[in-house]
Amino acid sequence: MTPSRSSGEPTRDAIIAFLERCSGRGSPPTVREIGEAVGLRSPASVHRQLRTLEEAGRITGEEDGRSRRWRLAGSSGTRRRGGETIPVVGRIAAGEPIESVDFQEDPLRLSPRAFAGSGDIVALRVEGESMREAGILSGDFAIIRRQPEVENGAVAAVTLDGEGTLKVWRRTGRRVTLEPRSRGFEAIAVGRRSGELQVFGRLVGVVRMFE
Amino acid sequence: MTPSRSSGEPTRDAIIAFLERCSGRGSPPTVREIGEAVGLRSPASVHRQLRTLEEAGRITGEEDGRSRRWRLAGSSGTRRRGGETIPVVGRIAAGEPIESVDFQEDPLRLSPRAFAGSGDIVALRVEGESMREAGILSGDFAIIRRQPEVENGAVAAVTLDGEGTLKVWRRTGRRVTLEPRSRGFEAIAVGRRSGELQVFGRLVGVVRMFE
DNA sequence: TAGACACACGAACAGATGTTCGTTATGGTG
DNA sequence: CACCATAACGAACATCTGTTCGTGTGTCTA
Repeated sequence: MTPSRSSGEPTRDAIIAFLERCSGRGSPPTVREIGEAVGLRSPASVHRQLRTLEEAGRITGEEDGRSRRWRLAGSSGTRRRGGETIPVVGRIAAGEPIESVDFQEDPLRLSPRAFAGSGDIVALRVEGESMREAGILSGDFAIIRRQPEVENGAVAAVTLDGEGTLKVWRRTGRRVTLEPRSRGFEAIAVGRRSGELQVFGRLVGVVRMFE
Repeated sequence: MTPSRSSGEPTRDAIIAFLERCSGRGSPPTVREIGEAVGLRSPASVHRQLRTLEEAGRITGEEDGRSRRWRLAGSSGTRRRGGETIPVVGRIAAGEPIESVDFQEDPLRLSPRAFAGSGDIVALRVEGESMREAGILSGDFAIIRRQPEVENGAVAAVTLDGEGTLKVWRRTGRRVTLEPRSRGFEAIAVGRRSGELQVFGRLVGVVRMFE
């Protein structure tokens, strides 16, 4: 609820990253889609950052008022090498955060639309056996739709004290309970203090490849 | 002013041509932009032709009502060409054969090449909890490359006495052993008599989708 | 010739989308 | 502390955009 008042730089970086991911897709996102992807709830907030980014020359826009007008400054038109792909942006492993900038892995040659009608779809490489009970093995790819809030009962990818995991999101009133997908672990009740708990997105699929 | 009443075919071809021209640009055109390009003054006329083209499979659209949603079929949008989807040809369930002719399910919008370099890739819907130990849950899709023989140690989709399952294929000399992926079941040693054991293909992937 | 059909038009509607405005909260600075 | 800049919010607002409806006008066919 309480908006964070820090530098705003990370927000802008997230916008750039999202636009990068979108540049592989058919059309640029709307202002509200950007907001949903980076966790801004008001289109006004997004618009403000877009203006700032435009002044800095990092993005460009078509005519005023036109829909889906914002693009990365460098990318003219659509890149489409070998169809649509899902970027692998990090991994889920015990004791590690979810996303890392220097994480490098080939994107999955799967259409993001196969897993969700719309939204910002990314993949995370699963490492470790902590989610075996949920049918998620080490080496699998967790397909995540990035979003700041998760529906009740859905599986959320969260960063909890700097460690990324998948938990069932259960909200009762103001209290959030994270139920594990493995037996032998108990549920965790947490407040929504920033820094401690951060929602990364919602699990929309799992992909395993052999060989 | 007087609308021309000819076949309408040239109009549709013009729309296709315009969409082709647009596909290099950043975002698809609006309905009105299409109309201006091909000489239709009413968005209704354009919309009508777009519907026709969609039914003919020449173009595809995103969700209803979304802006700039129309694209050429086969361009970066939803790839619906035969090579870009995986057909769901049957299911794996206790007591049932694998493939059935009258089985009807939408094909997976995933590139077969994502799972295997080449070959005949199909999907089977998994039903039942018999393969939970292998991280395969009810409702998952087993991605299978059809082949009559399976490499040693790989997971094979086989029909055994009319029932389809996934087993680890182990051949020692002339004898074939099928190891189950679930605990509590013992390995089965079988001869290669036709009718009793039939190899369907090799498991190359697993896909799970939520919602 | 009458009717069915395809094609186009213009108007209107509903929802999506970009944009602006006023307000609140936080952190830094004199 | 008072003051200011930044960042975000929610609520409008105006326009863009997809969609539908009713109507008219040609072509084809029985």
